[in-house]
Amino acid sequence: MARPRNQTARRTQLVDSTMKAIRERGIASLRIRDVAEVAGVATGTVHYYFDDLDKLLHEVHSLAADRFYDDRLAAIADVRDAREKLGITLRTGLPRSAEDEIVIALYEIGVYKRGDPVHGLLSSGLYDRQVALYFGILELGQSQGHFRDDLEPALDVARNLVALEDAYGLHVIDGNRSLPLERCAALIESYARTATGCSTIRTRPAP
Amino acid sequence: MARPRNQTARRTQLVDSTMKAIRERGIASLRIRDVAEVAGVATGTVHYYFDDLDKLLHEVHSLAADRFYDDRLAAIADVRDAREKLGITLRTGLPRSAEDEIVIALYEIGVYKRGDPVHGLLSSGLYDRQVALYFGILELGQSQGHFRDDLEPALDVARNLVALEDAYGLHVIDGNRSLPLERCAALIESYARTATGCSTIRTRPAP
Amino acid sequence: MARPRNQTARRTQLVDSTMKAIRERGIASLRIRDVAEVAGVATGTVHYYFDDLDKLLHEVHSLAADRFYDDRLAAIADVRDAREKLGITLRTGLPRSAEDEIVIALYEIGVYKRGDPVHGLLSSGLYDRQVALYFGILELGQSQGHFRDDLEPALDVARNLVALEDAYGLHVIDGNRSLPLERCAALIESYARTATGCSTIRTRPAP
Amino acid sequence: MARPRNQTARRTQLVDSTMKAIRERGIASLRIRDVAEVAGVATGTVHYYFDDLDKLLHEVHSLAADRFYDDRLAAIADVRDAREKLGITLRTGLPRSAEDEIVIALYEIGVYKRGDPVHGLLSSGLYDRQVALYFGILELGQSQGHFRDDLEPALDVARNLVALEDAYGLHVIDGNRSLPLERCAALIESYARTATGCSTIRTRPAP
DNA sequence: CATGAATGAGCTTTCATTCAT
DNA sequence: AATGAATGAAAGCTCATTCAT
Repeated sequence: MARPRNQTARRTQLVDSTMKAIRERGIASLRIRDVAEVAGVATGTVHYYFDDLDKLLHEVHSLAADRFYDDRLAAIADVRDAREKLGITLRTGLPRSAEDEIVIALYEIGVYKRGDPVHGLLSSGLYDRQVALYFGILELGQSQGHFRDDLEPALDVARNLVALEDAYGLHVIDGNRSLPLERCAALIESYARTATGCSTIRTRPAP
Repeated sequence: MARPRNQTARRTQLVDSTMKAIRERGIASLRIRDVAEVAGVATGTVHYYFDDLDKLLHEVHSLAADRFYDDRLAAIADVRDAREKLGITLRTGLPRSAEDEIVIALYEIGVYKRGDPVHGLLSSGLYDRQVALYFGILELGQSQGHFRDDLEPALDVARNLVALEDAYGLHVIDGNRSLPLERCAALIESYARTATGCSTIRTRPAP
Repeated sequence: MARPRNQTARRTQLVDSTMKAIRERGIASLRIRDVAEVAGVATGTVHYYFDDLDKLLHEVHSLAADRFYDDRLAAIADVRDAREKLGITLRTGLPRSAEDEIVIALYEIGVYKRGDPVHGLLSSGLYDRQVALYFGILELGQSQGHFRDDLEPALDVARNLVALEDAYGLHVIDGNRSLPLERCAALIESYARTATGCSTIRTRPAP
Repeated sequence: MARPRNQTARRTQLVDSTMKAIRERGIASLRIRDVAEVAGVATGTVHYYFDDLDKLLHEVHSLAADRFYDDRLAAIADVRDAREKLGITLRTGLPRSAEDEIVIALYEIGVYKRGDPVHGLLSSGLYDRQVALYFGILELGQSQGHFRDDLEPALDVARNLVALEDAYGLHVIDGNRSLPLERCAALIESYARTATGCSTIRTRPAP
């Protein structure tokens, strides 16, 4: 064994192609050939970079989780006001659309590999990071005097916000007619206002 | 609707066996043989009652959704006080345990068959019924004077309660260490109190 | 798992077909499809009876070893005179011809699976039985006064006889022009006469 | 014979590496990559020197046979006494140990390529040379008055000696517990003494 | 000379499905 | 009604081989 294989570019290309293929076919009927076709390579090439499908899915899951979380962090990196941080974070927790590859991959792999310890760690790791993200924002908002601290504990609110994101994200992905993206965002914001006692959460930069 | 063969008992047995098999193997690696083995019959027998695996899964999904919802209805049928109705409903929305066959089947089939219109209808149908259930309880509580009506719209609260149930239910099923069943229930109740402005929601009958 | 599968007839048919296929293609290029074609069944049928190729080869090896040894035993069962026993046994130790399926299977599997403990046991088990067979005949011949007991130890002679069989058997199978079956038999008999000091070993019933 | 590319050193290195790889993995699962890894080169390099695996194995077989035979010749080149020549030759006919690369290669390729005319010639060529070697020693011993010539014909004895070597060599390679190297040597010597009527065969130089 | 990324033919294996009994 | 032996399509995986560099 011991092939070096740090040809990061090709590996990333294949991981990206896998996410696209999952979106198109669903993970349940995902075949190596689909990944290869999306990537425009032969099936052998996929195996050349990933010993088997499990290894590939693991890398997809890992990369999708990191990208998703990193994007959320980056979106609020330069924001100071906790109300704005919260508003932005609420938005970045939902899929960008029903075709959001990253979110679809996270959902499908997470459920498809339920019970697998490796994927379990990836899922709970992402969950924990998101709770921590909200928790920090909530405490910041309290310290800034924008959020009340006499309602529910900040950790509970953080957990509930992540839970709402998770559930509504699935509806968005599903294309649920009665829960379009905007409606989902509004519902989560509704909870956020109630739980923080702050009615001026900015969901997007004021014009 | 005049099913050509009316051997309801056998069919139900096979549907039940399928739920058990899904819990044991995960839907991703569910084979007809697994269903047959749990049911104690030959594989041919499964096909005798269900033309193919899709038909079987459809019936499982349908039956699981109905049972889940019917159980929730039944649990509050004789309760008058909206606060108690709400408390009980909150509880019946979570899996009974990490091994709750019905809930596992609902989650796994729901995601595994994501994109399939038939299963989409079953999923959204269950969702809509649950929202309606909460909505009715919330309006009842307002009319009984127990719940405030100047906070979030009842429909929003209803949707959020179902969303929280869905998300935490998945954590319970996953066996997430930091989110045991009781903690999940408490988090949802926490939201319910905030959103109704009612602190006396009974989560179980007073002793 | 736990499928009963003691449909002995089909299994035996497949084992026989495998021996034929090994003779035709050589074990190195043996494919499941070859076995299936010889047996006149689909490839799936082979897998239905044997989980994988290893299991099948193990059964072939086991059955070939048993048949080979049992045939040798049966051939001398009714013979009393050690000289005749020895003569017959010498003959049954060589392949019947260059196309002897059983012997070919024993050689090919034995070498192909060299290093595999399971097959190692089968090979050494057959070897030990054959040594014991010769040993018994030699001691019988000594006790009958036909064989001298002051030459090499009976166990050494027994081992050498089996060794000669093994080596010449391979030449016969190989179709070595300078070592046809009769020549091989004569060479072994030559040693047998020298080692027993008995010149009247009957290689076949007197006419 | 004017080989187009005369990089004999590289070719020999690859042939040696192949023998090592065969010993480690067994010829049945030998891959070009294994050879390359042992040699410390890329797979393409192996193909640069050998058009395909068959060509490589042919060269390995050829070289192993030559080395094996040449070593035996060299070991007795300076010995005059046929008894000592015979004793030494008996020893060099067995593997040096269970890890003897050359002998392992001879056995594995010989059986793996059974039926292939090219390898058949290599095998029978080695066999013939070894018979000739023994035959010469036996006749020399008779002429020197050390060996009797009224027992078995010298050619028969020569063939039997080679046969015993072949068979016991396989047991040594197999690591057969009841037939360690010394025991195998003793068994062959036992036969040699019987067949030559000479009890003073030197198995190793007198101290 | 030498590389190793890329290929794709060819194999094993799985398993829903069929059907004679 | 029920069986389970048999099927064969479909998929993953291996690896000799090619070839641009």
